[in-house]
Amino acid sequence: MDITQSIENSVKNYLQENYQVHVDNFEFQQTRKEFEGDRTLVVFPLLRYVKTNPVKLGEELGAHLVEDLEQIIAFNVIKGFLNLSFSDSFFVNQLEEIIKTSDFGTQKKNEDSDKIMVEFSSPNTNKPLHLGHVRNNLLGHSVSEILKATGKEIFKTQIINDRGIHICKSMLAWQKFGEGETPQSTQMKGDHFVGKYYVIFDQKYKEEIKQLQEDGHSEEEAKKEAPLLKDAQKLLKKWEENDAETVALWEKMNTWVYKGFETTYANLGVDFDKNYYESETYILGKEFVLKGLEDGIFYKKEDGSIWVDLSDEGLDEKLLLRSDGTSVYMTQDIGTAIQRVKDFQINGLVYTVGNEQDYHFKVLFLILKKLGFSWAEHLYHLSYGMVELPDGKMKSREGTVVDADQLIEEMINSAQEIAEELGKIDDLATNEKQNLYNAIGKGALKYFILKVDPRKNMLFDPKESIDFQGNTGPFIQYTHARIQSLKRKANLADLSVAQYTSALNIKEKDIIKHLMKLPATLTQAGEELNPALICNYTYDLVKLFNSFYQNSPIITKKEEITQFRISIANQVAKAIALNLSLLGIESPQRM
RNA sequence: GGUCGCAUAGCUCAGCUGGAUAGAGCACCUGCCUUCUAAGCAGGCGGUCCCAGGUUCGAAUCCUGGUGCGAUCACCA
Repeated sequence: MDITQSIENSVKNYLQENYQVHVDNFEFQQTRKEFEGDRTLVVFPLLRYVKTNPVKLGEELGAHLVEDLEQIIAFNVIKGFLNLSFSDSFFVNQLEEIIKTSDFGTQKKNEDSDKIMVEFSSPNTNKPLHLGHVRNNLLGHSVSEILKATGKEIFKTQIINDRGIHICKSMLAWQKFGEGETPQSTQMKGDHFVGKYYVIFDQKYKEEIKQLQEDGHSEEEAKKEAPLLKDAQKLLKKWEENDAETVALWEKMNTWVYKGFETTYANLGVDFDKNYYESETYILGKEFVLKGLEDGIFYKKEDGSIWVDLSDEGLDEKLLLRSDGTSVYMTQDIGTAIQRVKDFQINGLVYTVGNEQDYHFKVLFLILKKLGFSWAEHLYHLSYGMVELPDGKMKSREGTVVDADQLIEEMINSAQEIAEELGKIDDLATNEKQNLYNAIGKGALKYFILKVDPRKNMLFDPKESIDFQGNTGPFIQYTHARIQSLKRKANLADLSVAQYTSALNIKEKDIIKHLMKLPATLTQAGEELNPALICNYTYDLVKLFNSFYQNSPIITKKEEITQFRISIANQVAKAIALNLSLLGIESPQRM
């Protein structure tokens, strides 16, 4: 039985017998490091049931627990806090338990596992991915891995926003100004190539607006009447009419972009089980809206448009179908959700989408509930904050974006520079070195982004490059590599032995205590869809281990001690490797 | 203007459902490579937890009001 549970039962019985009170809720916390002890029972809340002085009650309970439970060997009371100390054998037993448990901390999936779809990335096909997408992708991927580790079956998906006026802008600009050049002829990555024409469109469009304004039109008029915009709208119309030439051009340019995305995804280490394309899904949803209208859930305005009234829920009215009968964003999201449940028999769906769409998803989920879908209870919007630059938000059209490919490359280069300076891996083959620079550079980037609470906005300053020291990915990777080196040096036959007869030192206990918290941490990270919890946990673990490492020799002349310490080190390394893998980060053997 | 979110050290961030003297990293300053990898360790400096009330044994945490910043409120997606 869990030790906290044992303590709780023991205290419960004691209070029942001696005070005739029944208490169900006890408050425990880990003992702060300033005080002696391993776990603390907060006595204050008990005073409601037992009218006495907190110190007196603490002393009483402490004495009782030492008597009653063999794992507890000492106690002290400070104010209303009862600090309990556990025996060495308790910790050794815990460590043995951890060693015996394969894939400690994780849960296996079975037939009853929830099937959950995680949507993330969902790019537009008119420009390359930037830092905002990087946060999205890393979160989506990491949350998927965390959910898998908590026993869920996961389907990863993205919806590719491949249709609309923005694509037509790139198409048009390429037609008019491209002179037939291609990604091949210019040696450009396809997404960057198409993105270039999106920018060209915007420049030329602005020139036209300026010209029109000089000719006496108002700004508003100029924006609407610019020939380029009109042409782009015409192109969209042709696309919608399935005009062969337009569709062929659209397909050609999208193919270029997809090729570019593939490279970036591979570079980030993310992948998808299925892609949905908006060009296919934008027609979905209409039938359900009409059905909802029949059932009286929605209503029709005089002009024929269909709306839902959410004022009872404190929200507004929302358009679901235009007066001309065509769909809006909400319509297709309704349809797409239903489609996905049908495609994969899922009973949960996580949307990794920025917090600017909080309102949209609140409305979407409400509508699906109103339509009576039972699975609508299990829709989650993983609403993450924006990545801000020192001078504000990123804007693609204004060129104030941090390009994903470029950023990754810079990180790898920095990793290389640092590694070469340190010179610890000079003996490795060139491709091994390159793999390491890759792992470390990306480790730094991924950890940097994932360690902050997803819900919060975060700041990225391109001038101050991402650190490789302190609370960083490389710091954690380094500790892992160092433990691997220890294992090689110690060269023990069996790492699963953890008997110990000497007294444990405080750092050993701290590490075991922390390892014991791994399963709960993963569970919580899964429930909250929050990879930052994994980062924090791992960082704390690594700090504890490093302190141990620097202050006590691991490999000693006494075989028993070496065996025990290497076993601890090995479990730490396993926990690091597991957690980093949940973050999409590699754990190098050397560095 | 309505709604939602955020505000903690010079900077970037932790701080779980209220608990002990509010923690890390970076930056700055000391010390530690002749025993296991110094991308490390040990320590120092640094706080009006935005402001004002309230709830109670106890508030950075919960409630109310205010201030500041951000997002959102399209027959765009």
